Amino acid sequence: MSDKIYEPTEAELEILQLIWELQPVTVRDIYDRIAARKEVGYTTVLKQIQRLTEKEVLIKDDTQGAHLYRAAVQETEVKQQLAGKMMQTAFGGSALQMMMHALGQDKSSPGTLLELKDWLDQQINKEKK
Amino acid sequence: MSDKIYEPTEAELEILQLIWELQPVTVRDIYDRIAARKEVGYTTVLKQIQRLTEKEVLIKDDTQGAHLYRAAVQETEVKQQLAGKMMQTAFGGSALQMMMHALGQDKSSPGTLLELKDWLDQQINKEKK
DNA sequence: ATTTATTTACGACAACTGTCGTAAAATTTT
DNA sequence: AAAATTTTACGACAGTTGTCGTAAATAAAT
Repeated sequence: MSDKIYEPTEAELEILQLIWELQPVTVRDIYDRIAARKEVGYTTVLKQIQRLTEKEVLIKDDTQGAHLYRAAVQETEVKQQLAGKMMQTAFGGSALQMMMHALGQDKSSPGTLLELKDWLDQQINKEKK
Repeated sequence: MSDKIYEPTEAELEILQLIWELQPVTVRDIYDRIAARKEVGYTTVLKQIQRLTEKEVLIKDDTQGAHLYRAAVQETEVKQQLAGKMMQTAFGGSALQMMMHALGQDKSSPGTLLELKDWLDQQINKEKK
């Protein structure tokens, strides 16, 4: 991993999130969790993981019995990439626009708004210092 | 347009944004603007537009000379879908998480933060009322 | 050691994307 | 009207994705 940052598809992200959470992990582990929430074949997940490894998004350790996988990319980096890219391409670089559209869906719970406000206030203070 | 909301790819979104902005519009109009910022063939854009029409994302008016296109989907709807989906799939439904990652990239300008804060304060007040 | 079960490797497929080329149709210029 | 230009329609192609099936390799159970 290194130069160009990777943008996972939705299915890949589902796997990646589990790997970030559980690594190092076997295909079986991932499969079980995914199969718990949707119908999918074992080899489908396996293949996805193999391709991710091929792309060097994952690293395989096959020195032991069942192969173990872990992420070669940082969760934060990938997610910043995803959110940043969307902010740019869909919202002209405006965080506010992205925000309004994201929240515009459900009438965002008051909690959500306060949480956001708290974080923002904190950031703003930090800057001011 | 109909029941399931459409999620454009990046290339499609580029076209869609221009259409939302300029509609009704010809292929030539779209092509010129896109070609101004990147190398691409006229028929590539045309094909993309035709597929979008096929998918009923665009509506074609061919009663006159050069065909005119306009959007069959709402800008707000599509963007809410995009932002909402990402918030769900990548950030566990947390607007704050998405925000932090989106901003985490560049050290967000103070202006951005204040803009966000203002909007939030307003929202929060609105709720309180 | 055999048999049984699990895990891997491969290959295949259809759908979708981004990209064009070519040719037919329509429009605009001479 | 002829010629030149532009616009459309089609089809093609390679790359990616999501999905499996089958078979070979490994590991586990008996």
